[in-house]
Formats: sequence, structure tokens, C-alpha cells
Amino acid sequence: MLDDRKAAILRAVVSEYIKTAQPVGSSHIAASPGIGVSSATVRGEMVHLESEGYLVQPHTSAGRVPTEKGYRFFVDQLGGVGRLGAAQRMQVREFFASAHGEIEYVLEKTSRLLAQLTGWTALVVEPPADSSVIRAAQIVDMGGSTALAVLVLSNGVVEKYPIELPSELDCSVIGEASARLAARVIGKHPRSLSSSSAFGERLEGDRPDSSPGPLSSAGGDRSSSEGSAAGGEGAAAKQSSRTTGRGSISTAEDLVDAVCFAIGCGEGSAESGQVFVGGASQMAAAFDAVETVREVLGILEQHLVVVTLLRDVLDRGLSVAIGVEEHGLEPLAACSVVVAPYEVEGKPSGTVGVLGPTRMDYPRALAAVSVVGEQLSERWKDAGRSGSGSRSGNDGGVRAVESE
Amino acid sequence: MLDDRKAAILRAVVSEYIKTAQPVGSSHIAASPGIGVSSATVRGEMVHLESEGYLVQPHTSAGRVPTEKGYRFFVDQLGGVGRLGAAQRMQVREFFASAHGEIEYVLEKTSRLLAQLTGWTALVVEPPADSSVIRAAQIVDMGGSTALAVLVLSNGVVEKYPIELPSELDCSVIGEASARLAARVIGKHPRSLSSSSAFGERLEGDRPDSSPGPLSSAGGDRSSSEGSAAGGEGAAAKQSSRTTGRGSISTAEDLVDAVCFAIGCGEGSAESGQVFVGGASQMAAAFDAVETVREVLGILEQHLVVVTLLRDVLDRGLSVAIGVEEHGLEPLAACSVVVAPYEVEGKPSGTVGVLGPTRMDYPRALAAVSVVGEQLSERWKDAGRSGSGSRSGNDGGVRAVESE
DNA sequence: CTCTGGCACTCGATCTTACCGAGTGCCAGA
DNA sequence: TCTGGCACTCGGTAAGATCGAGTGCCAGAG
Repeated sequence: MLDDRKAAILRAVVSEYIKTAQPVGSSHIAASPGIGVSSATVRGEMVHLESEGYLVQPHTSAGRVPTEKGYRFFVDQLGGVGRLGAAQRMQVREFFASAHGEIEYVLEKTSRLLAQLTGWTALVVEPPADSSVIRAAQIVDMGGSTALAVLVLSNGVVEKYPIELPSELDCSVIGEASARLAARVIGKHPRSLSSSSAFGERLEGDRPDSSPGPLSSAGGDRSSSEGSAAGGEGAAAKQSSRTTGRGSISTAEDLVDAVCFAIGCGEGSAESGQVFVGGASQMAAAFDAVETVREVLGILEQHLVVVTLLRDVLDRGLSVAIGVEEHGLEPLAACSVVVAPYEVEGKPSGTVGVLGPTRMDYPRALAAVSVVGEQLSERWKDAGRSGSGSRSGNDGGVRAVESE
Repeated sequence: MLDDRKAAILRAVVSEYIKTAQPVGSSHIAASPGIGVSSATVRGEMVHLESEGYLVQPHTSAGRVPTEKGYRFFVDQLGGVGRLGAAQRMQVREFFASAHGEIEYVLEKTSRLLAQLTGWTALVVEPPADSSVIRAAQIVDMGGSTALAVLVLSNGVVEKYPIELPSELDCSVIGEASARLAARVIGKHPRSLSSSSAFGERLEGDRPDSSPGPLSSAGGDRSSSEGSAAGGEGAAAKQSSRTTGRGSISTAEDLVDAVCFAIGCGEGSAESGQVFVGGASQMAAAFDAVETVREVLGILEQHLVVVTLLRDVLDRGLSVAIGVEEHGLEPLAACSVVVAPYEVEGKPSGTVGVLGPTRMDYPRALAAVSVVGEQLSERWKDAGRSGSGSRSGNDGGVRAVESE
């Protein structure tokens, strides 16, 4: 589609622009290595590249800037995956050798690591509950008319489901229910309980306005007023059906059913996977328009949007989404996303990603994101245990060669 | 210290500046209600106010701007607590009537609410674990050589402690340990286990080299490199000793000891109380210097710093900390913090706060923060249950009168 | 003694103009 | 087909020029 010379010129323009954030002129390109022609020739080629939509001029007599199409071509054909520098490889290795602890803790730290590696904002999404299996379950009487169902998943995540009891149940009922619950759900996938619990449907019938299904915009929430900040994220949807069906719990079995139903609906803590945002402050370095920063941060506050964004990109088989054309979020018009999946127990589960301006260093971001993704997969490969894994020395997936 | 007229003028200057963010001139003041004198007179008074440090001129022939001392006087003597508008009262009432669910969920939502009420960034700190009592405890075998101790606290928080087992213990040992753990810790304060736990003192198994003393900095942590983002927050301290002493766990009792020790040290998930930051994007609206935004966001990423900040301010008996002089954080030089405590089960536990530019609307922020604090206290007044509380209609502590 | 209107003065913000130079498009010659 | 040359464009910056909000001070009124 593009002959070699044009491609080389495009690559040079992109690389230079990534570095300087300034429109780049023909003479710079002519001077860069690999281009054996004069600036006049480069200019000629640039005219072509521009007419085909790979470059634009902010105005006459300015250098050229890559378009989203230009970046896309660069990423697909020219950039490759890039490599991390030695220091960064080291950093990754040390990090994964020493990062012990619960899954959330590790993921949060990972988001910081990734932010530091790339210089931009990092996004790490927790594996959704349905990729794990229930390891333990218990119902705890919290006093009053409340109980808390606690689930431990095989990946180390703990989910909580607040249960409202219609009346003071006897302690022994709760105890019995707890035991029955454990017997019934251990070893199963939490989300699979939705359908398997016959009682669920019964309950659902009892509740006219039950589970409006996440992502549906439920009712008259505070009218999303001015602040884009607090508006979005399906706040409404979650806020409503947060307590479990209170239809007719009287026996232990009823209680277990109710809990199973709640679990199946995923009404508990681990909605669709928590998001950890690292290095949000770096966003402020990406743009000089304070308004842009505001908009981007606004999006980052809407975790559901972020999760969806990453998942969408991945679902479409992409690892890079450049500009609003490809990711679809207006406020992120000047941004691109680079993502990679990671696996837990061998199954694709979570995602890691980097959010930066469209003029970010894609090869580097790709490298960082994929290394981190691999390392995370490595950590939770065998069993979904929560802690440790003292694989030092071996930095397995860290395929890191010197960067340019 | 300041005669009535000076005070009135100072009040007018502060109010005006809060509204417009522009230096305010004598004629504006003279025109505002409550000032019955000419601009010349106002000017004269302003000279005094300036010489005493309540006001400054950005440059000759500009209006005056309040100094931190000026704000302080305003807050202490002039501003009062302020009142929320009817719409906002409504919003708070609806929010607390409908916000069900786990404590973390409610607190996160609360931070958004507060951000929306004030227009600035809101900070909500989870109650520390030691203000609650353990309601349930269990040790879950996670496969491999890992186990997870799960604690349910009376305030609805669930803590997790990853435990590394030296060798494959028999399942029954874990089961027994789990039962013993429950018997031993239920009803106690988690942090009280540190000393009361016989682990350090004694208990049957004499353990020669037990307890390698967590909190000792274990490894060569990544050298806190450049990025201020990922640097701070005592990352090192936490990262290292994240797994419990693995000295010589062989019996169930050993295991229980180890877990108790870990709990006592607070090595688990609920470090010193999670922080929920709401409306961070609003920070970008507060300043037009992108660099300032970056610095402030950088601080917000360091949760430990935020917790400490809020706690410090509260400990000093303040509810407002104006400027770096009073809160001590250089990067927040242009910011003030307004805080209020909230109670769980009658004891002061968490804090809510608002972070804004020094020229924020203190009365409004104070009103919002205290109302929200009261409402949170109200919610968890009786029992530290996790969910619900359908007190609608009654908007208890929402003492809200029309604002200016 | 205090307050007020008046007045000269200051100085940042804004606008105008001029200029510079990076970068372009085009063209004639190698 | 490539290259050096050349006229041209136009954003960015610097230098005045201007405007006006706001000040300090002072003399006169209350």
C-alpha cells in the first residue's frame, strides 16, 4: 500500500513526533538515518502521504503530524512490539519477584509499575469473578437484621454480599444456612449460580423492580447534573438493586437460595472486576490544555466505562485503539489505549492497559503492557492462590531487548 | 483584633474572591451590601489589612487577594458553617436513603457525592480496623502452599491475610486451625491481637527463630526512581513483608498464632483504612497551571499521604487546614483541606474531607463535610452492620438552611 | 478627627505591528 | 527521477502602544 520509501518517511515522522510532540518538517526527516534523499524529495513524498491521509499539516508552512490512520499504519506495519530498556527489564523482574500479597494489592502495585514504565496512565482490571471457582463460603450474622455472605474465590478475591433479613432469625438458622451454602457453592463458578438456583426465578418474580441488569440506565438518579465527574458509570444501575431479595426468607434453605441468587446476579462487591488506575497524574503531563485533562480524568473516574473500554478493545482483537475512531469515547479523543490480556489459571481473565495521548510511544507501550500481562499470567498460572510465588532469577516472559 | 468595619471588608473581599477568583478592588467592596462607606475609605482600611497580613496585592494597581491568614480569620470569625441549598439537601437525603450495600461501596459513593456537593475533590477514609470487632474468621486453603485468613469485622469490612505455608499441611490441620482461630479472635479488636497474642510471648510450641519481625525492610526495592507517582506511600515498607512469618508452622496452633500475629500487625488488606477519592478530575478545574494539577494528583495517588494528612488535621483539632503552612504538604501549596470525622458505633473512626484550592468556599465545604460526616455516623450508629438502613423521610442531621 | 471626591500614577492585560524563520510548493536543471 | 534553488506562507515571538482597573494621596466637607 505504501512503497518502502514512503513507509520509511512515515515511520520517521511518527517517531520524531512521538519524541518531540512538534510538527516535523521535511529537512528533519531527510537528515534522519535510513532516508537517503533530499528534503525536496521528502516533501514530495509527504504530499502523497498527506493526500492519502497518513499525515496532516496543522497549517500551511508547518511540519507534518501523523493522523490516526498514520499511527495505525505505523503500529501495524512499522513499529513492532518494541523492547524495554535494561533498567526497565530489571525493574519488572524485581517487581514480580518481590510483589507478594493479595491479588488486589498486587494489581494495584502493578498499575503503578506500568505507569512508571510507560510514563502514562496505566489501567489494570481485576479478573471477573466468573473465571474463578468458589473456595469457601460463609454467612455472617452482622446483628440487626443484616447478614453478610462472604465468598472466597480461588483467585484470592473475596466477595461480599450484604443480605437483609426480614426479621430476627435465630442464630442457628444462619449457622445452618452457612453450612448449606458452603456445601452447595464450593467448587462452582459464582456466576453460574444465577441460573442453577431455581429459587432465583421465584424470587425474581417477587420483586417487581428487581435487578435492572447492569448497564441499563435505571431511574431518576440525580440528574447527572453539570459535573461530568460524578455523573456516569451506571451509578444508578448499581445503586438501586444492592440488597438482596427480601421476599420470604424464613428457613435456612430460603436464606441460602437468596444468597445464591445474589451471587448469581453478581450484586456483590466484585461487580465486573475492579479497576486500578495508576499514574493518573501523568495525564496532566500529556496535555497542556487543562480542559482536556479534566475530561480524561473524568472518564478515569468512571470505572465501569474503563472496564468496558478495555474489554471492548480486546474483544475486537486489537491491542491498540487509536483515537476516538477506534475506541469510541469522545472525551478521550486525543488519547489512545494499548491493552493486553492476562490469564488466571490459564484462562484469559483480566486486562492491563495504558492510556496515553495519541502521540504516545506505541512500541514501548506495547512492550510494557505485554510483558506485564505475561508476568501476571505467570504468577497465577498454576493455582489461583493469593500470595507469593518466589520465582526470582527466572524472568520468564520478560523478552526484553535493547530499545532504540 | 479587627474592628467591625475591617472585618466586614475582609469578609467581603474573601467572599468576592471565592466567587470570582479575581483580585478584588476597593470599589467593588464599597458597592457590596453591608459596607456603608466610599471606596476611598475602603482603600484606607485595605492598606491596614494588608499591612497586618490579611490581604496582599498581586502587584501595584491590582485588587487585593486574601492571604492564608486572611482565610484563616474568615473561617474562624466570619464564615460560620454555611448551609447547603435546598437542592443539595435533597440530594444528600436521597443519597443516604438509597445508598445500600457494603461499607466500601457506600464510602466510595459518598466520596462522589461530596465531590459533587462541593465542586472539588472529596476524600473519604475508611474507619481503621481497630475501631471494630471481629465477627467471623476463617482460614481457607488456597491450594499450593498458600492459605488465606479471612476476617469479617463488625463494620462490614472484610480483611484478608495471605498466609504462606511452609509445606503441604493436611487439610484437617487447616480446618482445625480455622475453628481455633474463630474461637480465639471473635469478639476482639483485630489490632489488639498484636500484643495479646501469645505468639510473641509464648504458647506451647517454643519457636526459636519465630517471627522475623515484619515491617523490617526486606528486599532491595526498586529504588523509588524518578516518577513521583509510583514512588511514595511507603510502598517499600508494605511491599516487602507481605507474607506472614514462615518460621515453623506445623501444628494448627502454630498456624493460628501466625495468623493472629499477622492480624495484629495489620499486614492484611485493610492497612490503615482505604481512601476513596471522588472527583479528582475537578482538581483540573481548580488550577489553570497544568503543572499544579499534576502535583496535586500525584499526592492524591499516594493514599497513605492522604490518610495521614486528614488524620493529622483532625488530630490537631482543626476542621480546616489552609495552605502549606497548616497542612504541610508542599505540592498542595495552593490547596486547603476541610475535614470532618464520622463515627462508627459511636466512636470517632473515619474522616471525610474536601480538597480544594485555598480560595474554595469554606462555609459551603464545611457544611457539606459535616453533614456528610453526620449522616455516615448516623448510618453506622447502632450496629456496625454492612448494609441498608432504610431510614428515609427523616434526614436527621441535615441541618440545612438556605445559603447566602 | 473621619470620611469623601478628585486626581495623578502604575502596571498588567490586550491589541497592533513588525519581523523572523521553519517549512512549503514548485520548477528548472542534473 | 532526484536535487538545489527560490518565492511564498504563516504561526510564534518581540516590541510598542493603548486601555483601564485600581491604587495612594490630598484637600476639603462633615
